[in-house]
Amino acid sequence: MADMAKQLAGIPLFSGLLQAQYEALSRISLKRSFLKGERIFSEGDEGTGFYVVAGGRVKIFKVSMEGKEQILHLCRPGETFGEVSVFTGQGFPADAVAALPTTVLFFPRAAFISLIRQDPALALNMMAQLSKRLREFAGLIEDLSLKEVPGRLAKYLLYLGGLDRNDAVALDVSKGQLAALLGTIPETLSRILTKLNHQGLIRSQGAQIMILDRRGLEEIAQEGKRLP
Amino acid sequence: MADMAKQLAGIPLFSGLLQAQYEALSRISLKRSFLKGERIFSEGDEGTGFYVVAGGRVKIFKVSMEGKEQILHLCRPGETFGEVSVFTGQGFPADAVAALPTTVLFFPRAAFISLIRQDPALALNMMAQLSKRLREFAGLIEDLSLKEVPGRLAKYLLYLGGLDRNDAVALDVSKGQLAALLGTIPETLSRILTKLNHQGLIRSQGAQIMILDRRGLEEIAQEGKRLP
DNA sequence: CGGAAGATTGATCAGTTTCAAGCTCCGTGG
DNA sequence: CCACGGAGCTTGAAACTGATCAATCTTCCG
Repeated sequence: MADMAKQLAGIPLFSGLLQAQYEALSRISLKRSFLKGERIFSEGDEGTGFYVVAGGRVKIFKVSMEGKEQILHLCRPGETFGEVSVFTGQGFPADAVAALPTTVLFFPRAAFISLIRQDPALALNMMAQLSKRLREFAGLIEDLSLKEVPGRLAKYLLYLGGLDRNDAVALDVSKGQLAALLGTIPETLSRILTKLNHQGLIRSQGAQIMILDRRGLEEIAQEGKRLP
Repeated sequence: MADMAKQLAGIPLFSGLLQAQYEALSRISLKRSFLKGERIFSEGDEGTGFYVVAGGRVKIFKVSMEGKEQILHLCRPGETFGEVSVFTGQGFPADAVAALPTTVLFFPRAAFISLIRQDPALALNMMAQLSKRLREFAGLIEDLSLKEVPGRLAKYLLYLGGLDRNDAVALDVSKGQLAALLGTIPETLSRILTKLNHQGLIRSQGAQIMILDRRGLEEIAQEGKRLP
């Protein structure tokens, strides 16, 4: 149980809590594992609780009838998902699938809410979590509505490169999934990568991409202008 | 002060609190008024607190460099905005402008957070508020990415008509603003309204729109959306 | 080695935006 | 009271972005 508490303390949602809280969280949580590609929940399913990613990756997404997919978020270890239906009491707003072999902690709704009632710090952490996601979504809406695909891709590449101020970045998702993340399709993504290569802004080889002209990418990312 | 408490109790965020809480909220809040078109805050401004709309309407939006506008949300009386930066400590994620002559209540960050610490009910209400907004944003992302403009318009008309199960709806925003809400431009919106008219699905005259074929609109609205 | 999934490329197409012009409504001032 | 002027809305033609369809190529495992 001590191990569990230690593990929980490393999760942003649970940072800075009292020891007793970690023990309570351990008691109510349920560990579940999923194979790559396995579905965790579907849009509309009753939300009986929420999840924290312990290991692996979880894809939160919407799908159209034609099969096109828009990824809302890729959850990495330490991130939460499914919280929305805990607090609104409606079904899950989107689909969740394990994008890799994944382990999650499940927290049943009622038990978790009673913990929140007991600990304002947990409540504040959760609000920070929700707010962060809200900010991300606002950014995604902005990108989808006000930027073109090259702008979104440039922004993503700069984001990857900015993590460690490195100009040699490695895509951490397949190109098909990257397309779904950027709100486009693989064909279009491929063409735009080719174009950026041809313009000398990047040099890509499979999942390895070298950023050659950061300034140029920033211009595309900020202005969303068309490429010549 | 009793009046104020009564007013606060009618706001979802503040429902079901103790009398003492209403008095505390009254003490820390600040009433501010804005003319139509007046700016309340800009993206990136330091968030020193959040707002509740008392009267009027507040437009939360993003603008592109070319001037195109995407409305994230139109806040009506009782709704909150600017909460995100209270809990993440960064600047406001979008712009806020009074879309009508507007009165708001401002709640300073630190004082409000200390109230949250004292009252789990307030915390839970706030989480419900944030979750509701998150769900709306997820829907907007889905619409922008997976639906075409006619689908988004049809959905909006059905939403308006569904409020009171009425087939005679009145647009509550200008067509230019509706375009910005749907992620398009006035010209495109105008063309699509004309097309829906011509197809006999609606009969529009200025801001007055009669829904003639609910079924037909539903089909268009769900196009691109996976059937549940 | 073979085969399937993923990725690229080409040709075409549909939906949306852009640019431009004209129209309607409405408040204001002569 | 009418005329003017401007903002908002509509309409048309052309340009453009991204999607679709189809074919190939690559990668990567079993």
